[in-house]
Amino acid sequence: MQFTGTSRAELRERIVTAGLKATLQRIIIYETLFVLHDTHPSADELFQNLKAAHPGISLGTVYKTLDSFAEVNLVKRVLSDDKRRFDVNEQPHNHIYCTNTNEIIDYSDPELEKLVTAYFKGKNFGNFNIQTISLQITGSKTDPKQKISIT
Amino acid sequence: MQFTGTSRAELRERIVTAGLKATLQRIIIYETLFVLHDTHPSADELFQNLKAAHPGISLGTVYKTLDSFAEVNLVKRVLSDDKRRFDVNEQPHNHIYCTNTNEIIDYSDPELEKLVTAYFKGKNFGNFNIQTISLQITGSKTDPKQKISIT
DNA sequence: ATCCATGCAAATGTTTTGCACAGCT
DNA sequence: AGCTGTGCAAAACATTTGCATGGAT
Repeated sequence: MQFTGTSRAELRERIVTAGLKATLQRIIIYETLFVLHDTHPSADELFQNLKAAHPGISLGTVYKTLDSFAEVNLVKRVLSDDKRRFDVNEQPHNHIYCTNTNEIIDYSDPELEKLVTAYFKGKNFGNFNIQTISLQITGSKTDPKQKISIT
Repeated sequence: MQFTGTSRAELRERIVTAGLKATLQRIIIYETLFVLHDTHPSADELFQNLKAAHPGISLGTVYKTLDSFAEVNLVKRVLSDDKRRFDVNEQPHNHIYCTNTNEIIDYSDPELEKLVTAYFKGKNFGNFNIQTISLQITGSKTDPKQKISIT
């Protein structure tokens, strides 16, 4: 699989900027995470996806790398009801959970964003420091093959 | 530990109504889930909590029971970034995640509820069937011992 | 009496760890 | 050169399964 979205040089840069050593393994893992972005992969799913093209990288390294990345906020842990899942850390977005297929689908909605942010402006959370607010919409597809589109 | 909130007869009733056999184990597990309600326990945490008073109940049974309960919607799986957590299934509510202490704290807000529901009334999700919408607020306590209160 | 739930232990799946070696800075 | 990351394999942890027995209806 050839990745065309963000160059490896760019990824290396981000890793270094985050304060980590930019090893080839880390670059590949980060790259794969972008490729699988909308899949919200677990460590093993990520591993399965790279091992064909990069037989050198071990599952243990994937685990360790994802931990390191999470530590410096290069990636985010995705809340889930089965195993640990990860995602590249970009702007806040919402998740749609399908109880039928177990998918986690991204859902961005700037208007909703604004609405919620405005609402919480007036609230006082003591000295709890809010980092992100996101919605989770749980439901089910009537047809597992169906694509979800919001209009 | 003596549970005073909801009687065992009441719990038995709910289990039967849900279509399951009301065994003593199931009643105790359900009861303990109410007691630990604000803890959002994992199967093992639940087990650790009952085993002193009920040495007969095995961890395997706790797992199986939670699965059965989830199947018939007596309990809900809680989204989490470590192991599988459960909660009694009551009215929808929101969760606050503390990245510092790993706590999951309930947060109910009828006004917010109304706001969000109204917003989604106007949206079209194809034939995806929305069951619940809830917010997750991620952030951190400055002091781990601090109690969170929203005003 | 029937059928399903339980307990136990083994099997499977997931994540972490230790350590010798390799590769980044 | 120094330090940290990697690979491998073992360990620890989490969850599921199979099967003989017990208990609910």
